[in-house]
Amino acid sequence: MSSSAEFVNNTQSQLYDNAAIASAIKRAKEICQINDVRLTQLREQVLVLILRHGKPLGAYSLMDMLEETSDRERVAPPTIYRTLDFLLEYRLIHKIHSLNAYVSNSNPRREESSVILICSDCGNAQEVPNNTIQQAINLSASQHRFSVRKQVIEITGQCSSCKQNGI
Amino acid sequence: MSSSAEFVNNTQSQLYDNAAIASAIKRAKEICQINDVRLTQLREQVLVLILRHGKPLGAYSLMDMLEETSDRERVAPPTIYRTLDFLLEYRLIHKIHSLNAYVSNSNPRREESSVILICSDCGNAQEVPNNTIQQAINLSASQHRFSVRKQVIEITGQCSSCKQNGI
DNA sequence: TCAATGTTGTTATATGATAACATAACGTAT
DNA sequence: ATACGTTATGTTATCATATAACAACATTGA
Repeated sequence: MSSSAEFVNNTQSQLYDNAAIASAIKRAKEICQINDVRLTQLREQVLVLILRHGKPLGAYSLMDMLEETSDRERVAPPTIYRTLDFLLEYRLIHKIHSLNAYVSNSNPRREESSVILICSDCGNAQEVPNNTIQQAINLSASQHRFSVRKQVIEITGQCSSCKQNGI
Repeated sequence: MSSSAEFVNNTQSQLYDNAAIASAIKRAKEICQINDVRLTQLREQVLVLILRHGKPLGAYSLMDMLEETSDRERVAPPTIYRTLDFLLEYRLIHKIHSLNAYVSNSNPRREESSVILICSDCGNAQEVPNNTIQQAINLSASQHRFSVRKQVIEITGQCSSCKQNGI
């Protein structure tokens, strides 16, 4: 898979323009400061790539993009995975397991884990609030005396704009 | 990861005894007949391995187990993946994306996709009915004018028996 | 039997992820 | 400023997951 070649409507999603990216980076720096960790150049570059791209990105695509867009030598897999782990730990990004790919977290401070709508036509992944779903899951889990530690909720289908465009 | 070496309580789950396996295979054959496809020896062997094991199994573990338990030569990755794809297509098994592993589907005829509780202590994966969760997801999706095609709902945590055993 | 289709085999390789250890950068106390 | 401990990144190797492309074999029905 070279980036997102399999998608019909492969437009840049532009959820994040430059201003939005700047603001997301500012917020990320605050979060790092609070936790007494550093948003290094590498971490920031990777986060910007993920924010700018908008769509879920695989680790190896990120390695390619880093090489292209920075004057840095190509980083090796352990480097990118450590960086992704860092960003995941502070909830600056999400991992989408059904795609083995990573997207930005629109609200890193919210503890609650999120529900993600993935459009299989355009490739965009959208986080949606999940109060009701969360409640239903908690209820179901407690009925089975199951203690929830982590949850993955990924819905794949067609998004509204692809539906409109009749793809 | 060699099979499920990371689990503390690595007991055989035995959800499926021989009778239950026979009945699951019978049902699988019916489903194949209805759909005018064949449950070949290979497909049946793989399904039996998954049923018997009870816990989620990776593709390469299945390759190992096939080699050990049948008089067949070791099959290559494409063979096992094609077989898994077939079993997935007719919903005889589920893929657990957060583990890259496969488990049997306790009710292949039900269209509705399932919620899976994965115990990170014993490694068991349990399907649970999900009417309420399903409703909540459908509502949320429709609010975003999103057409659901597929969903992945995987909850990781501690199951009731591991809680009781104080692991 | 022959052809069409479906299934499995084979080889190679892409993609995803981690282990183990080496080096570099950073922050701080002296 | 420098030496030290800590954190971050680099390097090499390897494991794990998955697919592409094509070859061979099996099954079915005309």
